[in-house]
Amino acid sequence: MKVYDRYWFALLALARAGALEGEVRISTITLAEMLNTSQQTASRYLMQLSRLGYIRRRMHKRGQYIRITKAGENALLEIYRDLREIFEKPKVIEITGEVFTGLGEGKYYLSIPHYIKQITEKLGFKPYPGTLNVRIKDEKSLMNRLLMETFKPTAYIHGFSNGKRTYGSAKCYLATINGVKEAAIICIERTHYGKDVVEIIAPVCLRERLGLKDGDLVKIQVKTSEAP
Amino acid sequence: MKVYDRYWFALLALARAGALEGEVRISTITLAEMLNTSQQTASRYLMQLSRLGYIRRRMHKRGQYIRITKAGENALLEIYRDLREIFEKPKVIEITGEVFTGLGEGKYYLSIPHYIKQITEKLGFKPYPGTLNVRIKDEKSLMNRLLMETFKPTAYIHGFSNGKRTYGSAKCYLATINGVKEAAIICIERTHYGKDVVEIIAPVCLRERLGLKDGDLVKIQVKTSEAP
DNA sequence: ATTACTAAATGGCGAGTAG
DNA sequence: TCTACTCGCCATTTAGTAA
Repeated sequence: MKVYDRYWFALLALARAGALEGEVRISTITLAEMLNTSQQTASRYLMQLSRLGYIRRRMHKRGQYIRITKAGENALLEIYRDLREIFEKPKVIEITGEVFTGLGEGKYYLSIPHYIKQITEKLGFKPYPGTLNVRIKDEKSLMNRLLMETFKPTAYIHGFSNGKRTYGSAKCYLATINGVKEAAIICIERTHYGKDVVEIIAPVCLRERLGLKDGDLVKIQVKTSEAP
Repeated sequence: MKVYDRYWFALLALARAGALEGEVRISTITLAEMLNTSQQTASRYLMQLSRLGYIRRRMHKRGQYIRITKAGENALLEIYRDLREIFEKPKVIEITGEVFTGLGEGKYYLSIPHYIKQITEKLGFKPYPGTLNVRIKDEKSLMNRLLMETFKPTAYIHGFSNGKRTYGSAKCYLATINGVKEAAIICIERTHYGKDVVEIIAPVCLRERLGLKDGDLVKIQVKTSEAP
């Protein structure tokens, strides 16, 4: 790495000038201006980058044409990936809302063996037969709920059909509820609730465990796993 | 730029170690190994980064705890955005919404010379004194609005203070409104609107130009910035 | 264990300039 | 014009070592 550090910004400048897509005409003076350095230094940088195989130069009587090679692109890409991981990956999305009593839809779903099996396998806990319904009141939480759904779910629960009717799929996101770490938001595909409602599953009855009653505020921290 | 080039990789290494999320225990020797350099150099880098305000160090008898500051994060973010622009094709983000009549906040802001001047300089047109207010109704647009804000604005309008009160900053994104190409979304930092509202500026009165009245649907196409 | 100072060695920078 | 060489200068590095 060491050796390339100092040429890295030169490569970035060339990329910005379009040298990834094709040959670009750039004088050493122009590059020097872009890097805020001298013409001589820019010239040296280009020589080194060429020697490293990161760029290809086509010299001309008056001017040169530069293009970044595959190797150079990979060098840039490597850092880009690092940064993307740093900035896009580890996000904790916070949602707060009020507990309310639902219509037993969650309870019904969580009594179907097909769902229980998949949830147990994919989330690592056997869900208590019932969901904790939370209604989002503030806008920030609503945004975060939408943002959450742009991330890849921790588990994807497949729907099925038994001939009589079809059962929808669902997405699960691991989350912490008021400090209880073993829980998940479950987004049932064809729920009759709006986007302002989230349903929580856990191996225990959260209402009892957290001593919750209707109208109580809960704080949900969703752990996203992958870039949107 | 010049001075910071060489600390950039050190900052990246610290970010990789998790120093963006919280304090991380890293010895100068460990950092030296990560950067493939000497312990002394790593030590110096940390001192410089600290002096630049990019990291905060908590020294201990045996060991130190390092965390990247907001300024450091921004330094990394800037390069990340550069790379994202280079590697991700410029996207057109679509937002649709309904026109509504605001409270004259936009009109007020666009009568302040300080703002007019900056907008004219940075966007290339003198804004009509008034904004077109659009309320987002659908979820897809709401998400796109959030996505938009992860991109670098076309222009950043700085806030100011005149002693009496402070005027917030704003971010502008060039956009096309119902086919009108010379327009921009302006995100005022301390607006009283929620994230479901966007305000549009243009050199002309868009309401007249497009024959809009309250409740009419408009289609906004935001151009995410491209490498210059 | 650590971090960081000092001083000597290394090597990058850029003015001048040739091709 | 352009690129890139030489060479004096000085910035960066690192071994040794103190705290």
